Amino acid sequence: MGATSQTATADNRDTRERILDAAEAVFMACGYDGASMRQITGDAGVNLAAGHYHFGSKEDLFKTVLYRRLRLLNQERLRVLDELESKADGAPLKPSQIVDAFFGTLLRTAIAHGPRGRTFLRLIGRTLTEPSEFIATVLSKEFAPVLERYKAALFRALPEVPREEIVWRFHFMLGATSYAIAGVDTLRLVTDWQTGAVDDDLDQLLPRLMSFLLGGLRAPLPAATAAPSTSPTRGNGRNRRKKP
Amino acid sequence: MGATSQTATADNRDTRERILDAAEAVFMACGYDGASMRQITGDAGVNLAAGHYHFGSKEDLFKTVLYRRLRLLNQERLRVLDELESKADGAPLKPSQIVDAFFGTLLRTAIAHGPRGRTFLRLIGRTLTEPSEFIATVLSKEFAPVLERYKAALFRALPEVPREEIVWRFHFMLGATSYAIAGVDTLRLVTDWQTGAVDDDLDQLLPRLMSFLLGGLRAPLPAATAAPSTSPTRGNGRNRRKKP
DNA sequence: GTCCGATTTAAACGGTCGTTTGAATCATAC
DNA sequence: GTATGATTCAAACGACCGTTTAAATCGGAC
Repeated sequence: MGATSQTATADNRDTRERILDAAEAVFMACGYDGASMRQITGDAGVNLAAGHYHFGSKEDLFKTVLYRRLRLLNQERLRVLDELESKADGAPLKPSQIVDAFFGTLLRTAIAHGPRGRTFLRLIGRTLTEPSEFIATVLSKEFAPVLERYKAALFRALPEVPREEIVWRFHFMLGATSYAIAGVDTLRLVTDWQTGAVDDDLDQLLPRLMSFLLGGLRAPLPAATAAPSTSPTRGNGRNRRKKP
Repeated sequence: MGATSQTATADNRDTRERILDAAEAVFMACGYDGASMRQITGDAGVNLAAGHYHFGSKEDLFKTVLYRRLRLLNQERLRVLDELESKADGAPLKPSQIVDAFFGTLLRTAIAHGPRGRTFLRLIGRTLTEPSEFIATVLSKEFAPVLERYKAALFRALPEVPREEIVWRFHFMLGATSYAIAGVDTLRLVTDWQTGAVDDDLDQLLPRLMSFLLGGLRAPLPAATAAPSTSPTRGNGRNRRKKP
């Protein structure tokens, strides 16, 4: 089993990163199942077996691709939130600060990483809708602490809004963002989506997205639904279905 | 080549629909590439070759799965919009009417079709982020006329908002909706997403989603972006306050 | 009954997949 | 120089894929 060594050739890290970069692009374009190790290693200009030598399996390669940037992104997200809360000195943050710390950091980080950052952005958006088991595990492990922190911050920022509602709206915000990134090209084919040029999408996207997200987050609460309140045990005897 | 015949056995439609139902579920769970004809026909309880006999190829089967419900959905969307505009008698519609006609019809139709409607809902949400070529063609052909009609309706409903901005926000709304449906289970694994039980998600989703979408759609415009280059519309400089 | 087109079935085809193997190559330490 | 361990390489393995074939089966029309 390939263990990373200290006496690595200068070409070693190059090969690893070339594979990671190629995998990032191919996974984004074809999805996890649609991508093949042969295409990835071919695009990277390395031998087919090099992929398995450095990463063990296709699954682990995909995990590494996700982790490589996701870890930095979420660390930065936590750092920004820490800084905001430190400055606020105990007072609740403004919702706009929280939303910008989460989604703004996502887009700014991607922009800072150049075209590959954009590729990764779209890969995340795509991946979040693939309910494969091992992918869910990766995302869970990497996202759970961040989401918990941000959820808590939103709860304190909007004490008058039912927590259930905040969770839903966080969900909607995630969807609008992921989809805005992942689905741009798809929908551009659907209609003459008369937005600006492709290249300055990301620059123009952030302010537009922030306005939309904040508008949705602060929208008036929906009229009373069927459920009376945020009662914890609503499903009395109903089953929940599981997949085999 | 298999052409539909007039002297079809009673079992004929059963086989076809059993395959379609199974394909719908498998495509949703595994994605297009991850699904296999063997699993689909196995789940349907029919022979492997029956899938190719009735649908020709995996690609055409997928198209048929999409078309089967999408066509009805978009016809209904157009019908509802026609009815609204007819009643309005030339006056612009309210944004809430348009949003409800598009997204509310989506969710209500899905609910009306039972558990399979929910499966299809999630399949659409997933499919929209798969930029495969032939999928984009399918979606384009089926969505383009509907999107054009609704875009035009929104332009008339919000004459003071730059059209480019409306298009972007329509995009965001689509994302929030698709993702809210497709990604529910994924994100449920990420954190203890303390929403209600799974089964009454759809019932509770509609009012919450509508509030969020309308809040985002009517949010104050973002401050002037860096480059107002491709903005032939009015009021490029300053943001405007929304109307409540 | 026979006939015939529609449907189902079992079996196979060629191809691609992820993965493994074992030898060749390279860089370095001695 | 040789020895050593990390890396690359060509080639193969078995499994699964979408698709096709040709025979078997079915259901009415006559």
